Amino acid sequence: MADPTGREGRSEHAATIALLLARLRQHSRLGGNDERLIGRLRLRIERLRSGQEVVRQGDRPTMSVFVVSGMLGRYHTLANGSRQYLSLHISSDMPDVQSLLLGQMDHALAAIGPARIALFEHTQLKELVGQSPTIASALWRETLLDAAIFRQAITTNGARKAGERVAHLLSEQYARAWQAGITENNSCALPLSQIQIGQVVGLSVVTVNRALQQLRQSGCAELRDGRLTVLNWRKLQTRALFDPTYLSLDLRGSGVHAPRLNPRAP
Amino acid sequence: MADPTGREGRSEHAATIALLLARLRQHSRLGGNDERLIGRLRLRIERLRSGQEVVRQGDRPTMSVFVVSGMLGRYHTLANGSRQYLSLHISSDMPDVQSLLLGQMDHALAAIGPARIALFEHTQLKELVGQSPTIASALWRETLLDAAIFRQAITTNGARKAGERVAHLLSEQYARAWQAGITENNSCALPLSQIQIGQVVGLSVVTVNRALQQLRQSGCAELRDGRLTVLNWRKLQTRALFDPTYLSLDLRGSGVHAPRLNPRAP
DNA sequence: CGGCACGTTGAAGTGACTCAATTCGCGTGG
DNA sequence: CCACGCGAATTGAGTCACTTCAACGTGCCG
Repeated sequence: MADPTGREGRSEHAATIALLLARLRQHSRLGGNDERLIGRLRLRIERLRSGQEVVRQGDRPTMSVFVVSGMLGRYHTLANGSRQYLSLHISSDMPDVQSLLLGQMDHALAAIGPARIALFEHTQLKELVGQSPTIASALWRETLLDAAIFRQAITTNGARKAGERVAHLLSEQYARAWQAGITENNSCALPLSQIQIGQVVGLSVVTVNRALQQLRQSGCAELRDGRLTVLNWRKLQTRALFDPTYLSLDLRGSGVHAPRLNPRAP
Repeated sequence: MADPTGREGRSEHAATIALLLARLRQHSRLGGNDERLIGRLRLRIERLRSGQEVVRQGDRPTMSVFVVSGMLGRYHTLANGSRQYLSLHISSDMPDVQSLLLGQMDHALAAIGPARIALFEHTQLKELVGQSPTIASALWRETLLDAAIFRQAITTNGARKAGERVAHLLSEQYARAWQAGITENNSCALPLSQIQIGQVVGLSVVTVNRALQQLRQSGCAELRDGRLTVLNWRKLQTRALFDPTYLSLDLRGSGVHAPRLNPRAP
């Protein structure tokens, strides 16, 4: 974990780059030169304590973040002080590529539980993007996947009821963790307090608590000690109205199934 | 309006390209060559009748859409048949640049009221993006602005109450119309039925109706015959908890003010 | 004229919120 | 070692905002 030797720094860099490459390769075909360029990126690893803000609402960041381990979240803070989480990010996510092209942050980014991140200079990334259209597209695609997740959140908060919202959150987090390769025996890390879950899906703690109990008692899923265990995927998915299409994932082997949908024309 | 001569087609093309260039120039600095490349784009103008779907959930589009006039909306259709609008688009928006890089559509795109759009082949746009990093960034930035609007929608549906939601929708639509240069005397087109407003902000028609009456009676804003009139910006903004930062607009002269926010650390 | 979509209004029902109290685990200071 | 404070989870109960149901007016169109 720690890095007393200084030699560890090298392998930490290598490991992070490998993680980044693996992520981009999941949706984009990188050429040998692209990989070389990415391999040469300078980065700074940073450890975050729980709750620590990386970027604040109103900031104009000069670096972009890559999540190495742990969980980060983005959120709005309203004029009345209330907080709304916009997205959750796990290992190999890039929570604010957008700051590369947008000026002022309209939201904050903070650690949820202890986390490790890598920081990349914007100047460097801009250069990279200018040199390789392939890499540019890959990063662009990252932001588009992000947007797809945002869209689901709009629907979750706007059209689903309490139980469905919580179930959908759990489904999505599990599916994404599965893709990131950090699930173990139908379980994954989910270091959210019930209060925070409420701030994600727009519910009060009390309602979240009851929804979780409901999911537990019906044998769908269980959340305990910051860890989510999925007991019955099919059931959970149904309750959540979860359709993983939007994640553009390869879910073969995950136990997740893509249901047929049933559109109408009102 | 109509194009009986065939010569009108030429100027329609020119006008559309001009609209597109003006839009991109609002946030990106294009070089002479960039503008030339864009000027050479082939496009197809299409008229849409109210409600007509341009892209369906599940499709794999081969073209991207640019809104010339009227309004389009994107929406999810849930397994239970209910509809949730994700975003609304007006003149000079590009509602699905994302389909350029993402495969399957997770949502549909349709006209809200009669509209005119321009269609651009993906192959063509991909070539363009490969030729000019500047244009690539400009389009990328478009999708990022889109995402910023999505984020606000998450917060609207998750953390605001009924009155605020409707007020926020009206605020945002007016501000965006102002930027697009299609406001007249504190009013702009907003061809949404109250049912649709409900599907945007996650409320029942009845509640929407009462929220609108409230806004009308308090002298904030008025929505009638598909047209929004803003009676008192400051008041409307306050009720909406509307902070226009996320639109990255130049709002000087619009009457919109950016309030200071008041963050905390719960 | 009849049908239909939309806006409006009243009233009843309920899901989620607020308020409040209890428990538990954990870290701190006496 | 234990009392204490604190954050988080849990539970019960009362309240309210929003939903659902239902009816009616209006304007538009075939």
